[in-house]
Amino acid sequence: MGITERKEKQKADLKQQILDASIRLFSEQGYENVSIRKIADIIQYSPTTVYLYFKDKNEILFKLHEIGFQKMGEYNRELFDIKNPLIRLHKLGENYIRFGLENPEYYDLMFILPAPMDKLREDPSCNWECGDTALNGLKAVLSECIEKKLIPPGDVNTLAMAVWGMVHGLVSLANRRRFEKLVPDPEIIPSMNKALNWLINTMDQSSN
Amino acid sequence: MGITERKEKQKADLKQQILDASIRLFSEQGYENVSIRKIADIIQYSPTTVYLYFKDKNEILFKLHEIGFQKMGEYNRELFDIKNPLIRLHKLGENYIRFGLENPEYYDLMFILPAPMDKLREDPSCNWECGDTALNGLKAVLSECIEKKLIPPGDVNTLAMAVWGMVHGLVSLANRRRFEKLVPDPEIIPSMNKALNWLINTMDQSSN
DNA sequence: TTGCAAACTTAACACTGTTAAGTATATTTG
DNA sequence: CAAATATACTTAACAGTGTTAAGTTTGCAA
Repeated sequence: MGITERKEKQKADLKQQILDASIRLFSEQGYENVSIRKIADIIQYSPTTVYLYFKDKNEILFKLHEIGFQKMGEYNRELFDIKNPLIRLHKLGENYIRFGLENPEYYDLMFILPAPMDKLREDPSCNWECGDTALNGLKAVLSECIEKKLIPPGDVNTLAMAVWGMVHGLVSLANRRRFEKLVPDPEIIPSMNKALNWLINTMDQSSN
Repeated sequence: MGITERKEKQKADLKQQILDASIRLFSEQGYENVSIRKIADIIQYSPTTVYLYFKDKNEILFKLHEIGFQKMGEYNRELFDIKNPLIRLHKLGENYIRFGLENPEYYDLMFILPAPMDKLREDPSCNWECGDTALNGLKAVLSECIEKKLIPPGDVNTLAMAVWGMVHGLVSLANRRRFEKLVPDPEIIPSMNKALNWLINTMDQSSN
């Protein structure tokens, strides 16, 4: 069955071409410039062809949002070397903020825009793997902090929501320009890191 | 000049009618259903007439976002009676979360969507009064907490960003369904309030 | 009555996601 | 080998979006 095999490869190829075009549009021109027609232009097919490979635009955006999680993962590569989990938690927060500010488009897709979650809600059986992995990583670090008595004991889920909530709040308010008229421009990023420092210090058992 | 006066009243009237129609569409059908053509349908004028009263759609959305801040203000009416500033801070956070969950559309406009800030950026001289007032309220409560030694001393701006960051993070992650696949549905709101409780308790000087 | 200005509309541009229906090509079946 | 079918793709259209240039109607002043 060499023929059908080659055909399937070609089909997969075109699917990948569509994704590549989407990523290119997305990275170069931002979220609102990813349109089916522009993708079609790049791959040199008619717009409707895209629908033979992806159910709708949300499905494409979902794939892009997964790529975003991969990209974020790369920010935390060197983190496993750090022994002290509280310092690891701090670095994790710093990296989250840095990733969010450096990749606002991917950040939007991952944590702000409804599109990828809409796709996920279409079949309720499947869960949000990327998000689950990321949150579990955070929970693991927090558990280790509690275990080693670096922070006061408490419900890990609550702690995780609090920490994630704060860094996400900072990044999304910054990216959506809600600090711009309140905090002088060059102070926004340092202020965000100060807020994170404050959180870590406040949790730090040894500082009491 | 009774005639020109009446005319100006009529003009102001139509401007208000446009806003009323926008609020209605916005409240009843959500953000993405506020379109110039639908507004025109309601006020029974052609779509282009809207442009004689508002420069563009952003200008309308900016007005709506201000109404949102008014609505949020109403949530905090009874707050001034509370003497203990730390309890007031806690209630402020609870109200913020409640407002955000109960009015997701207004919340979007106020803190998530770029549109109102784009409008603001058009003339850089004017500042974000609504946001400024709200943030100053938070800072005042925090200052009072420090003054009365209810929380450890620290930079008020940093504290304000941290607190606002966390509650905004929680609300926006919840509204954009980022908790849905990670936290069982009926536990989302309690978990958010637990996270807020944790923050307040961690700050609370007396609990150490 | 003419002239002008204000208020409003028509028609269009350039887009968007999406779908029904049609076509051409290649493969399978009788 | 010819006819039927399945695959891959396209055309044309629907229903909508924000926005603008140009044209029309209305009412008031000179």
